[in-house]
Amino acid sequence: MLDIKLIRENPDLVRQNIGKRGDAAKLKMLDELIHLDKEWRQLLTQANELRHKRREITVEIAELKKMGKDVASKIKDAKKVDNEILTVEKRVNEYRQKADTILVRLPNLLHESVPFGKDDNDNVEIRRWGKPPKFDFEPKSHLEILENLGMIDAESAGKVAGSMFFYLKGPIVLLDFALQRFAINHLMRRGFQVVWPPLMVNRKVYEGMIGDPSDFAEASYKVEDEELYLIPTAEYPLGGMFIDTTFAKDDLPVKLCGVSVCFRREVGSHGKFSKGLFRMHQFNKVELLVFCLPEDSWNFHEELQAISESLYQQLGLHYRVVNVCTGDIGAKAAKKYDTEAWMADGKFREVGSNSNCTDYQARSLNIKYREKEGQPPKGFVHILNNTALATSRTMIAILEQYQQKDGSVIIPKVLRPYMGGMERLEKQ
RNA sequence: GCCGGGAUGGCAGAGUGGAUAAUGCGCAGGCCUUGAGAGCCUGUGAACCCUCGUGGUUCGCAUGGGUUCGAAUCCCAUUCCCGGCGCCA
Repeated sequence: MLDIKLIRENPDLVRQNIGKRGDAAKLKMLDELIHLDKEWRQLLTQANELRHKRREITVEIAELKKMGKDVASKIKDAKKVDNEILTVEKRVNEYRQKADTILVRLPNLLHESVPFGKDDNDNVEIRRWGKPPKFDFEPKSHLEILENLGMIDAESAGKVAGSMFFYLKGPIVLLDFALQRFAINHLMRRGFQVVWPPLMVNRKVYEGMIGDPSDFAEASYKVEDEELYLIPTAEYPLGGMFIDTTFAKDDLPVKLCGVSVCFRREVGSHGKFSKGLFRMHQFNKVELLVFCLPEDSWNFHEELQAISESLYQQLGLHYRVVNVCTGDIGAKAAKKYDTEAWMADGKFREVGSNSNCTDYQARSLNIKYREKEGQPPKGFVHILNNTALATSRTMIAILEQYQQKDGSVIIPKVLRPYMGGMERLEKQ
């Protein structure tokens, strides 16, 4: 969430920044928040004054009792004030609650380098790597390729769990694990600690990580009878790992590489591109999370991007990077790069995204740092997250870019050591 | 799941029904010193208010309720940690 103090002291700056997102409702919410917060402060002052009065009476009672005098009338006074306090405090809480509900729904402040735009059409391409493969035949979609290889079974999965679930069979499963292992190896060399996190998180973590709840409100599966949610990304449990933590400055940055299955309901995704492995209810992902000092986060954002791209380059995949525009960027990000891989229909599609969420999540999760041992916390850390490698979408790119006329698929060289030297996916 | 013990500031740790959360360590500033250290002095949780000051008020002892004129202290529930038992891949 945003800093309420910043909103109080600098409402115009916040209003102007949120305005860039082109969401009139949010601006209205901001104005309402400012109003509610002001009311809250007035009521709080009123409540504090009443409590002060109440304390004075208590002290008087203690003194009278010591002298052995009658306190009945004073107790009556106290009760009267108690009632007033109750009334005022009820309103204090109401206003605070209303204000907080809005506060958590306001998006993060955008970095000045985020391009202005309405939707993903306005995202700005900032670079392109590699070349599209040349085929002397009509290239197929990954779904066709996998079907022809006998490595996917959507029909049975439909019967067993529903649409957007799949059985993957044979060497494609090895390819999935090879991608994970390849990414982990690379990232460990870059100083990331590999983490296998809980696949469920509680409500506190979920809400702290999510940013605007309306963004993801329907995104996650809830476990029945428990306040637990299946994670849509390892980002959640990795962030929650340090809830209510104050880091020593010297312990930063903390660089984590989470490996997990991710679960997504994808309720709002009708009409969006959702063929085959592109949109699934469960998939594997290697995710990076960095906790760092505020002054370092923009450097890390570029570093994370370079790491992602290095992985795709080693895999020999043609891709481009876009700077996600103000209308398409999520609530919690101050800036976001999407990496999009070339696919057989000639389009670039998102395979990963890299966000600097600055202090937005850290404030909700109460993750701070201190300059020196013994000192109080200096401020909130910055948190960044980056898809190092989502295996499902990366596999789409591999299948579609490396497909051969005979229906087989060449396995990128860097993955072969993790697949027992296998060079091709072939019909068995 | 059962039984027992516990949770107090950056840390350690006292307080077990009556104002200000003792004390120590750490940290910050000052005095002293050529400098550092030692020593001494002052400060060191959060929020809000105003006339913005060496100003005022409230909250804060895991969380949420309750008892009481008054709760860190008593009662209930919950969470987490430690130990023991049970169950288990």
